[in-house]
Amino acid sequence: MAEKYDSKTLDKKWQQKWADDKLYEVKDNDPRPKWYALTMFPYTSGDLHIGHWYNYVPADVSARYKRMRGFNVLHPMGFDAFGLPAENAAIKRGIHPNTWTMQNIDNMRRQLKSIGGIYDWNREVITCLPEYYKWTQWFFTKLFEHDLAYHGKAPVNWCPKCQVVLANEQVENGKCWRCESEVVRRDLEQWLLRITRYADELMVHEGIDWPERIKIMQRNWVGKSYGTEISFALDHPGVTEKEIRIFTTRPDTVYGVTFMALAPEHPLVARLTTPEHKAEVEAYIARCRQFTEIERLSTEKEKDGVFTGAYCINRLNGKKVPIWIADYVLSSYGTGGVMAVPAHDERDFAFAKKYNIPIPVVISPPDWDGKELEVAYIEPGKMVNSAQFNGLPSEKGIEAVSIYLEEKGWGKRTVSYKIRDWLISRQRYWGPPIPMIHCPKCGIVAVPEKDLPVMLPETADFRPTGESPLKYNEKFINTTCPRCGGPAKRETDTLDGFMCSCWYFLRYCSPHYDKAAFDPKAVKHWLPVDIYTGGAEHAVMHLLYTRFFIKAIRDMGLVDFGEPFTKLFNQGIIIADHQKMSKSKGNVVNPDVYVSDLGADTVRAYLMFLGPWDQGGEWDDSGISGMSRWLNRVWNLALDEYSSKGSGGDEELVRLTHQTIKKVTEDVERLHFNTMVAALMEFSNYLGKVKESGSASVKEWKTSVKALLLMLAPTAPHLAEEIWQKLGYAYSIHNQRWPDWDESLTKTEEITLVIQVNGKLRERVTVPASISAEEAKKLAADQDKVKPFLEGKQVVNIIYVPGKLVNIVVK
RNA sequence: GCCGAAGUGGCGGAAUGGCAGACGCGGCGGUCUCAAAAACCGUUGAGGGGUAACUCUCGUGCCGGUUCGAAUCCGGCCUUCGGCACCA
Repeated sequence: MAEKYDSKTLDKKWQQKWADDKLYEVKDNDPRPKWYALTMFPYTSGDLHIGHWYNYVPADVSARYKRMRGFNVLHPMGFDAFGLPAENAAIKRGIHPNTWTMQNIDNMRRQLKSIGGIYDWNREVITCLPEYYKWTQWFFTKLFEHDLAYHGKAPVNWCPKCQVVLANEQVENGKCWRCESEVVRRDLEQWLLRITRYADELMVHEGIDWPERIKIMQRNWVGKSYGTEISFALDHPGVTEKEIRIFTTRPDTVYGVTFMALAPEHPLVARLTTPEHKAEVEAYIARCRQFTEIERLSTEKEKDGVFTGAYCINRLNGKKVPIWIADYVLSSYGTGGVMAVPAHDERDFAFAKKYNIPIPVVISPPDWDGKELEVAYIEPGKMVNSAQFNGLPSEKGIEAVSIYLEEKGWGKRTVSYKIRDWLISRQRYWGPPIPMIHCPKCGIVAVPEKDLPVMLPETADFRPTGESPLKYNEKFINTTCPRCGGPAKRETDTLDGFMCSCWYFLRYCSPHYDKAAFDPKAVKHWLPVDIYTGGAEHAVMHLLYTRFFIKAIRDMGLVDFGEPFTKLFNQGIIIADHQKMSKSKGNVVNPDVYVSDLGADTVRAYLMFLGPWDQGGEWDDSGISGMSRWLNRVWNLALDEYSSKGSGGDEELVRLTHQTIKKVTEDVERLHFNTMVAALMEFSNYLGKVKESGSASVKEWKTSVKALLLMLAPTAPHLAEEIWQKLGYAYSIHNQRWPDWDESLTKTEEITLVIQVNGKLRERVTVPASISAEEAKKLAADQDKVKPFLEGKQVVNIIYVPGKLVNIVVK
């Protein structure tokens, strides 16, 4: 009997040796083809739960497999280290965000090392270190230089008592979570990135292999719609503008307009409102401000609004159209105003009903009786009450009306997008300071590269209001203008953490390079990323931001590709108690316990065996002992003395070995790890039987065990390495080639032919693989178990699927 | 409301037009043991018939369709999960 399998000592022993030997060190100048396997780096929340392992283990297995297939694999790891939780910890517990974050990193790095991954820790990237955020800031100045970053007004949640911006989560029932003052919507000066400039390109996912649903989510988020901008004539005392322009996708309904609806924030509102409506309008606007954006946009909320007292003219029919303001109109979409056609739009319909505004039909439903509509009719139909367009199908009318408007100069076809510019400034401490200087003479000036990074001051006075301590740090604020040398003030906002994660995968390529954000040679070598794995929750945040960022720096000539991630794979989520794991819910499952109990390999294999990787599921450890048992069996199987009693079983053993190599290779290529592990189990079960009977020669036995170990190496790296060494093979198993299979050896000379009658299984016979169709059909009808089902029936057809089955169809 | 994914034994799941339930957990029976645990071996979808080897019927959320043949393809519905949600 071989020595017992002891996972604990093996984990430590090999992790130490691999580190000492720099086994997983990645070099750029390596003749092998490159493979960049990226996995989303963790946020430094404190500790990794089992869900993180579910993300990282299969990614590591896949990367290890590629390594064994002869690729020079870059599979790096780092930490997304800037963000709000660090600052909240500071406010709550008086611990400095930097201390909190770096402690968390130490713990998480320890955990990550216990997985036994192939991370090259020399390439670790931490976004909150000055050597990293220097370049995050540098990128920001580049974006500013290229007019992709700008300072402008954006609506935010504002607490007037605390004098602070609140995140949506910090607003409870319209009140500040700290002081319970009424929260107000306010337009504040913010920094934004012009992601909208890339809207069209972001909708296209050409040449990249991404999950369909992520592509759909991104396209919906960008939300491109084709429509027409229509000018309504305006003649209002004291207003210089002679028109109101609106965007519509339904110009065919323009003859049914019975009111205009402007967003409360629309710039014309104040000037259009007549004196007798002023009080009402102002009260309404004030009330709107009390809603958060989320509440205001809720479909639950009843649509309401007020009349301004002003009118404009529908140029197509000369009708006078009352101008209302309504909070269902968004100031940030289209032109901030809509032409309301209540008969053919659900929202306008509800509004018109409430305020008794007429609802004339201009698109006739198929069997319309001329009566008033009960609900808005939004489907296509025939145009009616629309002057020269009457009788035209509405789909055609869209174009016809648009062309007419263009001819008259009353409108033009255009496109509109749902996506907004990316609000990137945060009134917070724990982020990269936005490297901008406000000079009273020169205006906004970027901090030049030589003065970067703009260091985050260490001493910080954290206020219970959640305000950025930077705002009150005189030493930080006061500076000189890089252009005129005069006194100036620093920007005190910091950058959104998502800006840091836009380029971390570039930094991995040359993490210690100090002349630029990255060494262009290294990035040219490694990028784009061959496979990116991570959660789908980033579909319209990180993944969209990053695509924008890369396209932007491509256009600056910094990189020569526009899509950073060639293939994207979203793993599923491990849940506990039917919900996502999170500290606040207290349902996090700590992997450390399992690792110290059962060893990393068991936990690795178990996570992969749970089910399809993209599916995730409820965490349940009831089966993990089975995985432990299996690895034990493999240990004994490989290390116990094998005594052969002949070579009669060689043929079958060789065949099963090659079949398994084929199956396992195909599964790992497709990231089907659960069936890959199952195939390895089946194979080892079979080897157990061979060992029992001694039916194969020692030579074939050894070859098969070797193949099993090589295929097991990515999944159970410690166990495989130990057995490999004990069997006397050369260190390290992880530098070996993945086994190949010979297709001809996977085939059998005899096959099992399935015989069906009317599609129902009736018999199985073993026949030579070379059997002809005629023979097979004849044989099938001759079977004793088949005959009774043919008796008294007429055979109408016989289907033969070569190598598989015969189906006799009877009547 | 709209978009997307998924529904298979007691449980996780396998099979994506051809033997439903691979592999594992759990259960049951056994070996070992004074006994138990561990380990190992056998068995395990439901229902029926047979002393038995065995054998038949039903069965992949529900209803219908296509096909020689459907878990798999098509249409309709139900349920669960994820995303978006007044975008004119």
